[in-house]
Amino acid sequence: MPNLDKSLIADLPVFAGMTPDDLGDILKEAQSIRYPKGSSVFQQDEEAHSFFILLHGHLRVMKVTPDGQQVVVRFVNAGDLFGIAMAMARKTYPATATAVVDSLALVWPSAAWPRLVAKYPSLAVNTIQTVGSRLDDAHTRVVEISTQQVEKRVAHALLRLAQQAGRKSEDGIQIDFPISRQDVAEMTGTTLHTVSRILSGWEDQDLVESGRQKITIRNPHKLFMLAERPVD
Amino acid sequence: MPNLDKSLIADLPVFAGMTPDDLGDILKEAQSIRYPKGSSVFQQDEEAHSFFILLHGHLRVMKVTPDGQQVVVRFVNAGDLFGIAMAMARKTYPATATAVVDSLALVWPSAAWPRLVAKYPSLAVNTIQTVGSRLDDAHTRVVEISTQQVEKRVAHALLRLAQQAGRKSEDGIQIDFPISRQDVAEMTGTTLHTVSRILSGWEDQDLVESGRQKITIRNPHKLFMLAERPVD
DNA sequence: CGCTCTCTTTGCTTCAGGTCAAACAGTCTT
DNA sequence: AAGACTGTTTGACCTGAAGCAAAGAGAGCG
Repeated sequence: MPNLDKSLIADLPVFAGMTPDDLGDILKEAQSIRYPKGSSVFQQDEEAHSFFILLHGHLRVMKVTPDGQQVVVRFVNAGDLFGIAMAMARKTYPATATAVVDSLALVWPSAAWPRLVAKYPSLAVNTIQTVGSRLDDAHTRVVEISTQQVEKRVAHALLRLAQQAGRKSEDGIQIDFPISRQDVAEMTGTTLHTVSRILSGWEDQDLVESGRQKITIRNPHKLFMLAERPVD
Repeated sequence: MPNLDKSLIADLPVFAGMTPDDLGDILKEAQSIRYPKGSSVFQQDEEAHSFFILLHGHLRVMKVTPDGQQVVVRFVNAGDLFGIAMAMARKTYPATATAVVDSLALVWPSAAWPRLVAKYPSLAVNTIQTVGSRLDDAHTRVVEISTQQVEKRVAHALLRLAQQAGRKSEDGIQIDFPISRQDVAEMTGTTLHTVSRILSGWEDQDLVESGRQKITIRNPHKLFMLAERPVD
């Protein structure tokens, strides 16, 4: 296998402040792996053998409850560090990651982590920030689910998706990976039926345009107002 | 002020693997501050001037939404590291921390953090674990709120409180700080009325005993079964 | 091309839990 | 010990969203 190109990861926040030599050294321990659409990168409760950086594509991370209900924890986008369970002293992955489109990731064996962190302490410092911002997201989500009603939660979820994985098209911002009503429901703690009704309503108001596994926000500003406006 | 005693913090997970000398060095930069019951340690959106370790007492950490609704993020117990906003590269605290009983904390200026982390890299590594386990908690909470109904959520919340801050008394485990129905409601995404009704119900079954700002779990095992049993 | 699968829409019904309202009971104050 | 708070309980009512059911509609496949 040819050496991986440093430019792949040079601009990522996790590697902020590293020299090209450092990056080369870190990359030496990684391999890149393709994950075809639908395939799983790791499974909940599986031994945390590796950690990853997504180079290309999108993953859905979800948790399954003992009684089989699913909750989408987040979507992983290009550039994101993920599967760092062992950095948090976990033996297993707390969730399942599945490719929603053909994806490509850099993969390090978990065993490399302590070694890399010892050699490059800024890696740990940057990782605290990554994990911290995820903690923030999770808290925001708790606050939202606890205090807002479904329509506003769905609006927020869509706006967030648009920001993280939106692709501008001529008539709005489209989520650039296939996403179902069920997915949105699992992100917002509701049911696909309710999401479908809400999207239908928005479609009538020309707020969004949506079809099979596809959502385009036609009027982000109006959607934002809807998401933020007080219940009055 | 006399030097702070190393034994105060020697056993805390954040300082795992440090020598007594290291601890002394780290403590040099801290002061200890008393927070009387009801006083606030820091406020949401306030500049993150300090970070803390709680030596004694209990704090309630909560977020307030723009429209004034409150959500309890967590309770801080003795030994916990908290207020580490700046380690996550935040300029301000994301929530408000208030003493629910007279409390005592070690306080470092935020500016000390980069210095300490540079000198003691294991601090960063341990902090990842701390933040990681909080991320886990937050995700667990998202999953619970999204999938379980109120009674089970309240049961889980009480069991968690009992584990973190339970004091064994002759007839059960008592939460060892004053906690109101409103608090429990804000932990579980419901209303104080609903919590009151649920606790009344449990009282009738001798599952708990509760009064003004006080909750004792008389039958933890039965409560656990209630929390875990499928809806059938 | 037509069959099958999976995703989506929509109507109808139900109900958990929120809202509103009022009374009640510890605790603290003076 | 009377009054004022603050937290708790309970009843009556209402509604947002879940559950159930069934029909539609793209997309992929043989």
